[in-house]
Amino acid sequence: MLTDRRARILGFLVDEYVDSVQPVGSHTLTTKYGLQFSPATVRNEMARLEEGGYIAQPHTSAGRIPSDKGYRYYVETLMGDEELPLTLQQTIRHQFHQTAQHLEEWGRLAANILAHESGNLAIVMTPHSRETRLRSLELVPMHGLVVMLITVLRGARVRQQMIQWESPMALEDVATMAQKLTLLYSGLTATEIRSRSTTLSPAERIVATALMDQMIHEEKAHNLTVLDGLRQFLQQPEFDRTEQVTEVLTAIEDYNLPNIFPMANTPDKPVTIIIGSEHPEGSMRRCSVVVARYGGRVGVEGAVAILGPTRMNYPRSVSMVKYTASLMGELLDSYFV
Amino acid sequence: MLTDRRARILGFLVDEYVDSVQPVGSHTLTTKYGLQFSPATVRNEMARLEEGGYIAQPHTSAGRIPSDKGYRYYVETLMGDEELPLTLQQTIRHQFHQTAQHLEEWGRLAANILAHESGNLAIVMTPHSRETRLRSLELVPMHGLVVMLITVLRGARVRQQMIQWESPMALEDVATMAQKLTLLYSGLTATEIRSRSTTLSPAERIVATALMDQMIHEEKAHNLTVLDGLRQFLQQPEFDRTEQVTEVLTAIEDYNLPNIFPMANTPDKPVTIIIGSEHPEGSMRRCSVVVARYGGRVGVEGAVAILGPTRMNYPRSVSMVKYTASLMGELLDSYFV
DNA sequence: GTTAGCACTCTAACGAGAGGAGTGCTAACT
DNA sequence: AGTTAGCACTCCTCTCGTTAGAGTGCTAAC
Repeated sequence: MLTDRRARILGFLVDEYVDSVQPVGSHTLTTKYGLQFSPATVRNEMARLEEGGYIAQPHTSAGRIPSDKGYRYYVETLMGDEELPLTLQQTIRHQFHQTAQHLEEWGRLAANILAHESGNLAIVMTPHSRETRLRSLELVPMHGLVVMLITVLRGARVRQQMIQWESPMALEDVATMAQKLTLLYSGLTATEIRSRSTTLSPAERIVATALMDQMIHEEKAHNLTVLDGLRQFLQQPEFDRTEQVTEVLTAIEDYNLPNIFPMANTPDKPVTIIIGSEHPEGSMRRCSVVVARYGGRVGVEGAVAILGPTRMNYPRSVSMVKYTASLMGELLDSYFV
Repeated sequence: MLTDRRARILGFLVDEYVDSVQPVGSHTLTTKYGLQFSPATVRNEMARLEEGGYIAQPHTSAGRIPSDKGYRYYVETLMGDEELPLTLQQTIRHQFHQTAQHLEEWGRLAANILAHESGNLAIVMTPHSRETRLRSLELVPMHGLVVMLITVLRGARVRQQMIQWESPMALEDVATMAQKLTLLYSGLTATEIRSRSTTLSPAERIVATALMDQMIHEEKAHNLTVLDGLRQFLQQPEFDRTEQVTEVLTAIEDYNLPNIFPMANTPDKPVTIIIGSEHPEGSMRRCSVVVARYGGRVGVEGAVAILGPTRMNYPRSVSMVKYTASLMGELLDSYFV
């Protein structure tokens, strides 16, 4: 599609722009990257690249910056597969194994690592089952008529809820009720529980109702998303006007982050990249997202993503996201098989 | 301390500045607030106020803006106790009762309400016991040797954790072990559990170790803080330079938010206000915090706060924070007694 | 004690001009 | 044909001076 030389120039231009965040001129390109031809030749080639829409000029007397199409080409065919440095891999792996049991913290840890190592905004969607099935339930009496209902769902999700009896109950009765209902409903979804409306005592009915309520609530809930690195992200030079900051923040809020998720459903590619105007929302036009899913094998899945300006270090982001996702997948498998 | 007239002028000046975010001149003050004396008189008074450090002048030919000391005076002696509009009170109360059972969501709800109604950044510290005592534990077998340990602590905190047997165990044995350990350790703290090192089987020891680990982890953990309203907060006119945005964001991150908490331990006053340079951190000098604790009666406590520019609507913030805190206290009491 | 009048100060906004970076085009070179 | 030097051109950015306006402090009169 592009001649070899033109592609090389595009590649250098992206590299240089990512580095300097300044429009790149023909002179810089020849001297910094040791090209065998003169600036004039580069200018000719750049004119062609501009015709093709790969690069653009902020104004007449400025250098060129890559367009979204340019980044797309770069990402698709120019950029190599960068491996994360081994030491970094080990550090990350170590940190994960440290907190392996506390799986509520995985998300935070992953987001933290991604944010710090990429310098951008990290988004982690914590593991979420597609199906919401009961595993077991526990009833923990609190005081008076108040009882805590603990709902354990498939996929290691634990939810708590307060309910209230209508009249006092003996402790043993509460315990046996929990056992009975667990036996009755284990493995079922909310709708299945509803349809299996066996004759229940009034107290049991209270629990069952609360249980179904919780499960329906859970089904509607998206993955919980964890963000990290907002500060460094907003410090990026492209956000030096406040309007841009607010635009991006609105975008992040409105983006309804789980939307990124379905976008990453190209099963053949481990990592999906969405660049600037490729986003359905116009307010994201200055940003790119690099996202990878993890899990999925055991019905539990999530995604990790890096959100940065379109001018971001793609090779780096891809390798970070890919590695983190594979690591979380591993961990998930080892706990859920 | 201040003459009556001077105090009134200061009050109007604060009101006007909060409203317009522009330095306030003598002319504006006389016309907008219907003062009986002329701008010249106001200028004299303002000169005195400036001498006293209550107001300041950005530059010679500008109006005055309140200083932190001025705000302090305003907050302490000028500002009345504003009641939240009844309709708003009811809306909020209604929303809380809607999600009363899902107490994981209280924090998010409170933050959301505070942020939206105040236009600033809301900070909510979720309920946290000072003491970490076990209420009960549950063991839910997952697959193979993996078991989920659910730790239920006093104060309605539920934590989950994955542990692994060394050799297979029968389901009933797991259940009875949970009962036994609950009976043994219920009501104790981590250190008390350690000292009560009764002879345990190897499998029981695994559980006990994980349990103590979790509880110690929990003791060290701060309250979980929930933020909301960052976007609108950053849209405030005082943050139109990016450096200010990053300064504030750093401040928020570094502030180690639970630090606000101990500051609010003046038991006589329901609401604590920290204005600009009164913060121990210099990076917070542009911001004020209005904070109120809630709970505390049953050993579980938290705090809600509004963080805004020093020029914020204090009466409004105080009433918002006070009402939210009292509401959460009520709910807490009704569930924990 | 209050106020009108006035000179003074400082900022924000605007425009002109200089400097500079980078381009596209043309003509010459290999 | 592809490459390159030279050059005119464009447009941005920075600086400087000017102006208009807002608000003040001071003084003298009420």
